[in-house]
Amino acid sequence: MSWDPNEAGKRRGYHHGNLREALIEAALRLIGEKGPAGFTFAEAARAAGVSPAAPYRHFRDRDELMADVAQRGFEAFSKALRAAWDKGQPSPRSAILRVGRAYLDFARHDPAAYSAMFESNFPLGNYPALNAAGEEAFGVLREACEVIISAMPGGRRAPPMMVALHIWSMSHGIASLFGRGDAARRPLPMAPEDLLEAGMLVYLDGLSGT
Amino acid sequence: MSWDPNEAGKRRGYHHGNLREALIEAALRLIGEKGPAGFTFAEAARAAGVSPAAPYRHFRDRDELMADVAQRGFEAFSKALRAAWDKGQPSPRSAILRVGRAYLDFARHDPAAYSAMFESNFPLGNYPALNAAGEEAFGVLREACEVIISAMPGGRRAPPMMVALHIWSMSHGIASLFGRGDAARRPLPMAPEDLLEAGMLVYLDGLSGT
DNA sequence: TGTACATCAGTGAACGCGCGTTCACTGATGTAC
DNA sequence: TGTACATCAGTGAACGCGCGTTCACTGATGTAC
Repeated sequence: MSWDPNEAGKRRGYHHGNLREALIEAALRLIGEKGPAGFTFAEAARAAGVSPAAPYRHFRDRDELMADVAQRGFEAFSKALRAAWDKGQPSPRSAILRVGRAYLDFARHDPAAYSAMFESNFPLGNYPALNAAGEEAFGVLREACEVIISAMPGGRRAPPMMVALHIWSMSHGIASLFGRGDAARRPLPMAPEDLLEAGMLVYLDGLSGT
Repeated sequence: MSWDPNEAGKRRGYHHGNLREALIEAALRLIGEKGPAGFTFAEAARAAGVSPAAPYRHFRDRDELMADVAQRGFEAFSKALRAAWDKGQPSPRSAILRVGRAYLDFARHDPAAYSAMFESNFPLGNYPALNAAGEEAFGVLREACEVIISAMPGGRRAPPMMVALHIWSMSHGIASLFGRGDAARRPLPMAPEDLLEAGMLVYLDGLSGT
């Protein structure tokens, strides 16, 4: 008899073989469907086709699973931002705009990871690996800002950290308010990407001008 | 015998008298303590010292209570922003900076309302009054931006709507990432208010310059 | 001013449900010799 | 190559819990006359 009648054909032995990954995938799907609060440990187990006790072999509790999801999210996020930045080619200005688009892209296409990363209210101190992954993602942005600023005509230069925080904040603000696919999205008279690009352009003008 | 032994002295009859308000206050407190997902209908009833069935006299369900909280939040928010704007006195530029500070102030001092307003994933269409309250708050910002833009030296002017969206996004981004009192707050090498002010100044320079 | 009655705003018991977590267990896998 | 055994990764039943929701009910309040 097939172990799981719902998954006919896809036989599975007593051991799942890749339960950890399966739980993470299930969590992502559930968060994507119902928001960061809307998934339970038991539900993830069910989705992975496994008894409710099985997840405890891999995660101490729900939060630990959540943290893992968030951490992987940050890792993918870093990669996406770094690729978009592409070492500032062909120009830092065009590259940072690309980073902005990549930011919103990520939030739109992986809203589950995005909310795990930014909305799950972790005591970050308890999850050093997660914290580090978050720092690294921010690091990509900060490095980009360093390049941008040093490419600007002399005078007094803004601190890169501050500039990175501004860009991050605007991106995150747009992503949270308008950039998600869910029902709560507020309507907007333009594409979020265009809004962000325009905002970054004005901001960069302000940085270099005066 | 006193009705509620926990509230010795504060006698209460069979009727609560002001249960609706009490539930809203309880919800605010609970959301403030444990996040927007961390309060239940039953818990609010308990906090108000009332049987778990009582809230149904005032709200169809948890969401309706939540929506009420969010709506009141937006009303208070509008007021705060409008007061901060103060008709653009003494100058639109200084006034909009004040609005930014008021924005962060609100998020910090009423994190419960703030999360009900921005993080509770309502299908906004179902709550027209809430939606309207939200629009009005945004309206304050948009009007301010109109004044700011029309006070700028000629040339091609940016659309006020867009400018308002940028300012809102940056404010909301900073508030979500750094401006709350909870454990999940990311550390920041400066006060959120100063970060926002600096960002707005750069942005406004970019708007008027070039 | 008194009284009958309608309405309102609560009670408290009950229900079914899904969750988190534990426990002793067992099937599968890998490894030492 | 075969076998004994340790370890691993699951099972499934059980528990206590709090939640949302319903129900018939009842005490309090207000009002018409």
